[in-house]
Amino acid sequence: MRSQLPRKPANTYHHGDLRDALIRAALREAEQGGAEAISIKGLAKQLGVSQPAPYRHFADREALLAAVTAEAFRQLSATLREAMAKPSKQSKLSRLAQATLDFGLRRNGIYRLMFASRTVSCAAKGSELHQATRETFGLVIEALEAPAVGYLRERQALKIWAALHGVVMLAEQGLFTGEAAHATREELVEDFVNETKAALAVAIKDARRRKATGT
Amino acid sequence: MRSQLPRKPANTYHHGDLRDALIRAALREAEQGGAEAISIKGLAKQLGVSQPAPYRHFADREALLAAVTAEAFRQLSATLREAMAKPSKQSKLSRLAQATLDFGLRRNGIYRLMFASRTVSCAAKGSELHQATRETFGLVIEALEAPAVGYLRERQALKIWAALHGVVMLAEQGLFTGEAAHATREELVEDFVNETKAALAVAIKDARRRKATGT
DNA sequence: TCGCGAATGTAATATAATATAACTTAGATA
DNA sequence: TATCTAAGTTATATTATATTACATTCGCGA
Repeated sequence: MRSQLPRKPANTYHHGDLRDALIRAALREAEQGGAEAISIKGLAKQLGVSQPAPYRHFADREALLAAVTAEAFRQLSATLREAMAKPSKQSKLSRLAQATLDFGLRRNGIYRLMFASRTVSCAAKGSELHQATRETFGLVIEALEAPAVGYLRERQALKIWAALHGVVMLAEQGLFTGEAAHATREELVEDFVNETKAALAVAIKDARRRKATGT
Repeated sequence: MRSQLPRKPANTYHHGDLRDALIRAALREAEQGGAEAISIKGLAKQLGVSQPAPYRHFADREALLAAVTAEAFRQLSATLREAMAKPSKQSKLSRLAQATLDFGLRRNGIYRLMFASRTVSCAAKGSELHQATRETFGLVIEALEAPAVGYLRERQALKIWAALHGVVMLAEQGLFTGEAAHATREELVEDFVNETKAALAVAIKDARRRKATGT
């Protein structure tokens, strides 16, 4: 099974859609081995083009990684949106949280590409990647299903988002296996979800009372 | 300022302490650029030995990274121990938490080496690295200053540890800058600390009551 | 539809990194 | 002191990034 990726048809000069094919092939590689598994040379070989061909589409490896990471964020956004949309007894926040955990563990190579590399922090403010990350974070805020009261909502979104990533990170490090496995990752995530809901409810009620009684 | 690291004295054959020097030099490199900045070849040059010399001490790059990561965990442990030891109005947990945040941001390259690479998850169960990570986690449990009641303590330790890493991770990604900067990282960390204390108090009281009244 | 420029490929090559093999040196010890 | 071994060296194979100069084809205006 040597990939059903769109190789360049033999006897042709132009691939046709090399940029896109590179990103998809790179995502496939990252699925297993993270960013380190992405090699320009390897991708070129897979796609049946010469080794320097990718440089027509990406200035360097970093630029490719940025594009791949942006695509990964869009995929995560789509996954989260789907999880939030489907009818369920669980709250939106709970579904988003569990979906994030699931994504982080199942597609860990890609997850690490997104959150454990410096690619995102190097992204310029208006860049494709920066935009993709903001959009994903927007979904977290949305999942809270809370009105915007000052920045309380943003703050709780930051907290649950941070907590989720911490759980993925530690799970991947093996802190949940062996002797320490007396709580499942899913349980911890649900704990964080509930604490977030509680804190949010309190904070919003509080803020409204303060507003009603004058600053 | 081209390093005060122990280069091999000229006219000598043996370096004397190459293994250790490699680890320290590698840590220095990682400080800036993370694991990617660590190059066997580069280190050899810095230390004034031939390029393949490091392979006498480490089977391959991975083995070097594992040793470096273990050392980094020991340094983190030392830092946390120090923070917990010094007299202060803050609780031990709060001091550990803020110290972790500080370490994660100031020495972010090293932090990423420790938590954002697969090195730890690949470490064998009894290995130097595995042991170092367990010891660090032990400090988290210690910082809770709570009695061992079932595995409640371990569970809360996992939660706060996860939350802390999430905050570092998002801070590094820039989620606390710009429009979203309506809560400081330190504030969020303190929130998590307080929630942990509260949850722990409740859980332990609960468990004791259950025990007193029979299962 | 001709032709021309820009986009997209290729071939050749420089540079750097990992890793191994075969050889050398010097420190430790019987 | 003779020799074994740990720790270094030189030489080399392999793989990856990246650049330069050249080739092909696509699309568009005349």
